[in-house]
Amino acid sequence: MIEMEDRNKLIQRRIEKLEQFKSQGMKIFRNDFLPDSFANDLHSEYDGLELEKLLDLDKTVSIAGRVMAYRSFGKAGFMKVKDFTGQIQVYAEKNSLSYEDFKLYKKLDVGDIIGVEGSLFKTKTGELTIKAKKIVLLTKSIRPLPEKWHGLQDKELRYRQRYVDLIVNDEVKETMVKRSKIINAVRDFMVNNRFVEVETPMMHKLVGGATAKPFVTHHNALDIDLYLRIAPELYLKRLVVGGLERVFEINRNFRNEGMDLKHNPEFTMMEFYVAYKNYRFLLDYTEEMFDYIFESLGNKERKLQFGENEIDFSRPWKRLDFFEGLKTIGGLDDDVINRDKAFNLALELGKSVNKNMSIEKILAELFDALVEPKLINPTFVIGYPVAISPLARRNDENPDITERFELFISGMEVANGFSELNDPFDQKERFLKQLEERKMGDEEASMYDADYIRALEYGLPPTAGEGIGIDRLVMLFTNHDSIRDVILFPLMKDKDDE
RNA sequence: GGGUCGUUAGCUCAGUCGGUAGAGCAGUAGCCUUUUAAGCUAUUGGCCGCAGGUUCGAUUCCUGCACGACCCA
Repeated sequence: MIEMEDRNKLIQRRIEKLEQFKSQGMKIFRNDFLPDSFANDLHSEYDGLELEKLLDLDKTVSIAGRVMAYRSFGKAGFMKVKDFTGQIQVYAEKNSLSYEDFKLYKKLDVGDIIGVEGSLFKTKTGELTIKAKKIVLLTKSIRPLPEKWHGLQDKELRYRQRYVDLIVNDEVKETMVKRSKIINAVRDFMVNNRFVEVETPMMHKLVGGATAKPFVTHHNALDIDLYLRIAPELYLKRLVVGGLERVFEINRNFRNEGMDLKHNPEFTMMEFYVAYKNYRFLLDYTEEMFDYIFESLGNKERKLQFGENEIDFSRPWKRLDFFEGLKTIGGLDDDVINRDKAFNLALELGKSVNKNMSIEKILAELFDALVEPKLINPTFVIGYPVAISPLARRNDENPDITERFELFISGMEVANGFSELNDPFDQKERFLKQLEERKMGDEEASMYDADYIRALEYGLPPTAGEGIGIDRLVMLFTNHDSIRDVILFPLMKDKDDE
């Protein structure tokens, strides 16, 4: 401990200041200062007033926040104080403060959290400023903040110590506020359409509802292994069986997979189910939902700048058949279904395919490599094969494909939905097929869920369901190409750190 | 999992064709009552990511490891 203090003189200096305050009888870490105003509210209320009118008002206000800038010259000086709404300037001069308060002011550091009471005025340059009559130290910050101009650049530190990132990089807070607004808009839209928000288990006894490897945990009292859910799908559809004919859930899913720009092991999904509708309804409904989000964010253009692309969300969005896409965009020949040919091409593209894989799964790999990156403007891909859609209803005209779609924007899968498979006999067969694939070594195949089959046997009404990746949605609306920039605390490996 | 690059002061970054390091900001001391990255003067601060190897000598070259960024699977 002492060694560490020796090592960092800056922290040591600040601790000494704190000790000094304490020995002078000053209250430390006090919580009895109650501000009556917020920084940005003062700006919106008084920025428009002339200096003279401000002085006539003689308005006394109190604010609290963190010292973000400190400019002192002898017997006076300025500080920028930041609260959750924004910043406001404070002017401190010797003649307007008590001896003790001025002494305190001279000892303040950038990063300290203070309370200020004073009157409003404007400086020479017209900036609204509080002339301090009283300054109170609320919390002493003993660690120095990053540099005022460049802020915190190191991405690793920004993710690991998000609290520091938030203090110095305003953009982070803006992104997270926008994230909150987007989620609120989505929730609003669902509730307005008479959906009920529910919460289903995060800990599952069986893996299902998606194609992914799960995290495993253990319940001690029951002595059973449990899986963190990879999707809520099978529970939500049980609810539709039970008569909750419009349900949705906004919550975390967990997938035990690699991490990259677009994947974090825990991520947020909005999943919803609506009875007596089919996938065609979902296409329109999704477009409407985006409209609603744009509306809530005050975006009238229905366009987003994302990296180098300007994405146009004008309706209707493009519909693209899976097999057509492979041919027209992926450049494959008409005999695309030729298994050996597809397999070799996938190998050439460096995809990790193996001989046990179904042709459909290989085609999905090819689609992923050749088509998806080219889908910039919102595109619904429809007509996915049955073999890679174990929970989707078959198409009436062509039983090899499903009434399923995925939504791609800027090459990212943003949503996945379909008419739900409600035939318990077909579902049973598909589960068995998944079991086979699992036995062949596919760790992503789902498990046989007998209770879900039982639920279907009671009768699931014709239903449409969809999942929307919230993190990716936020990425689009905030122009971030890394999922880590829209998640407050992305998963990071441990690092030796005293 | 593979490849490329990175890791130097609290922060942002230089640098050393191998001889144990430098700037700006922050800090400290001083001057300064309207500043806006305030200014001026002086000044403190470093296991140069970790572990090996080569060498008289490594922060620098080599190998391995850790963590991260980006690209690919």
